[in-house]
Amino acid sequence: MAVQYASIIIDISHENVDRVFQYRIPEQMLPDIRIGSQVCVPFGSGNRTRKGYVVGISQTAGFDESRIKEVAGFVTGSVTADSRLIELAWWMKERYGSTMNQALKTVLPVKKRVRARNRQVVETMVAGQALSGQEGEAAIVRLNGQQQRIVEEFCRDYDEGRRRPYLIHGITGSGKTEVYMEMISHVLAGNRQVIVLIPEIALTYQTVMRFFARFGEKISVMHSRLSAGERCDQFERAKKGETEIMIGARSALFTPFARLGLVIIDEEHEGAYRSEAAPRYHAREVAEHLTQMIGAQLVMGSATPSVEAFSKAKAGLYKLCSLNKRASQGSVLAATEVVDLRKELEAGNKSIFSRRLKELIEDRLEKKEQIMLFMNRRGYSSFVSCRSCGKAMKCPHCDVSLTLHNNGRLVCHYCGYTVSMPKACPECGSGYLAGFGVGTQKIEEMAAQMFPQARILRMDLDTTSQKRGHEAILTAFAGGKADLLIGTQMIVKGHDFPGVTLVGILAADVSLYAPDFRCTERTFQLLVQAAGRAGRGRRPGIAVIQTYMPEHYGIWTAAKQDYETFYRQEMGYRQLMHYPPACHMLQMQVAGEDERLTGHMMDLIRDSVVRHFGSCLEVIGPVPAPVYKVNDIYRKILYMKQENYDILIRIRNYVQERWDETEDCRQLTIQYDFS
DNA sequence: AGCACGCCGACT
DNA sequence: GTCGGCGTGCTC
Repeated sequence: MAVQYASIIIDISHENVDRVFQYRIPEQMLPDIRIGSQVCVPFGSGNRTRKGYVVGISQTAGFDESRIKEVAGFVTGSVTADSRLIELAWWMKERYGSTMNQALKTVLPVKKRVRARNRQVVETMVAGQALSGQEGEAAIVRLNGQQQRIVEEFCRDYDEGRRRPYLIHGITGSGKTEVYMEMISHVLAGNRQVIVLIPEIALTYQTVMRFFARFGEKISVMHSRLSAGERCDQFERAKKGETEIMIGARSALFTPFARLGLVIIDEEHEGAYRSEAAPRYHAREVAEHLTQMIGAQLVMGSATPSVEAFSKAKAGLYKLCSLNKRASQGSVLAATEVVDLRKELEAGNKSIFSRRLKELIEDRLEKKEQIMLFMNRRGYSSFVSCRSCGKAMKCPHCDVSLTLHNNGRLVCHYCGYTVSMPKACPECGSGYLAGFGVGTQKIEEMAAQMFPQARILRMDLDTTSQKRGHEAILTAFAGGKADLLIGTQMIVKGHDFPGVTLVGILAADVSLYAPDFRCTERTFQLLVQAAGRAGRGRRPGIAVIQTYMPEHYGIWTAAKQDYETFYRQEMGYRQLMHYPPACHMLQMQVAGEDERLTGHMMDLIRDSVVRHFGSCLEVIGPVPAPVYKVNDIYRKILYMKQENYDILIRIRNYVQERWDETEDCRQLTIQYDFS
């Protein structure tokens, strides 16, 4: 056989070497080498051995043959990845502007081979047992007419090869999961495999159990707590066809199934689908591309679709399906009441509980029904300031106020810096220091005072940082061990507590004025999801929304659970302001310890971008990031808006090229975010 | 990223 | 005279 050459991406994340290098394939490797193989190659003048990924194999050398070196061997214990994933990595590299190496690292399972295979097998078995002992008949579910119609249409489209993504807009509790499961069954019956994405926080025992009940050992679960070896093992089993469904967070999208037929993204609007590390991809976009690439179907679902997804559905790019009835018998959407806190204040009520909410809480406590109180902790946690000079106690490393905890210590929620409460103001020496605002801890205290008979649980970052804290609190509450659950966003996501008949949203508008174009969308989603926690069982629920801004569309549309109206208003705003999805936007963030240099580089970038692309571009900033300083690092942001995505990519490449050859930039970092 | 080649200052 | 500074440029 003729000599063959492998095109290889070297495992070094730097623009200078972010391209393919050709190596001769030694004869003994020919039978086993393929696209996706991880190999060792001699690299550079010192011929140091480096790892690399094979991204192509060819008969011809596109380079001076005498200078081509030979592949040294396979990386021991490596896993060969599907060539499609390599193709996907290429696309991600281009789309999100990372190096090929970074893209490959996200898409391919990390090297490590099985080490602790037992643990997860045991976990699986325990789950299986717990279930068979519990309710084996959970598998038989009756769908209502709406659910049925969506499933039937899906099956028809699927069988006839029509591959338009589905967006299921289903109110909370409308039984989206049952619809997913029917779809999964259909796809499995056709001998194809399925990936189900769920936001990490919702990836609880509860959710996973439901899938186990239906599909048993065909399922593999991937959560962030798995070690690299365990993840790898899961992927291996999927590739060999030992499992047929992978359920997990964002990264489960890269499961190397040989015959992938369907990808489901539950709670499509969740921010957790956006990756924070380069390539900063969005799982929805990658899933859309992947399914299109291999002819698989994509199904997304949410009670509050992202404006991005819904606009695509409106444009006919997605098929829109609605579920507007609650699935479980007799359950209806919670009635919502909006309480205007300004009037409360006028009436002399300075407590964080409005009169109406207090009355309802007392009523539920009496009836032995459960209550959830929801608090947006960010920006509303208690900070300490000096009554004499007005200075707030701030973190010396970050640009945020310190939060007072009830152990008398001041804590920075960004970097963890902790000091004990000073006796006197460090600015003016006055002894009049006092806390302002209300955090979850404070609410717990106040609730305990006001409702002494109530058994109270609190759930936020502080109570859940211990390994199993999260699960323990939820289980206790679900088991009726408490009457009142107080918490941050984490209590409203995906948990089903049939005993809850009252949900109180204590300060609906704290997230409304965040310096971010998605803040209204986020507030709306939060409110609807929170309200959706009430009345999931037989008894009807009430959701009370306390706000200073009842006339804001983000609040009143949420109170009416009126997604369409919210969407129209929000889309109008995005169009007016040229925000996504009305326009594309590139966000560049430069960060560094040297404040002046950081600002200076950003100014240079702005000037240079304006000079080269200014005529067709809207540039905003640079402005300080919402939290300007974190861990002594200063961060500035530059926004660029353009209808044409490709132009934004060109700008990124242009900036990155210059960045790499600028000496001063080596002590700074730059990050790109496309939307 | 790493490593070599390369052309100017203070040392055995 | 040489040891070594890190600037520039290449890596199949």
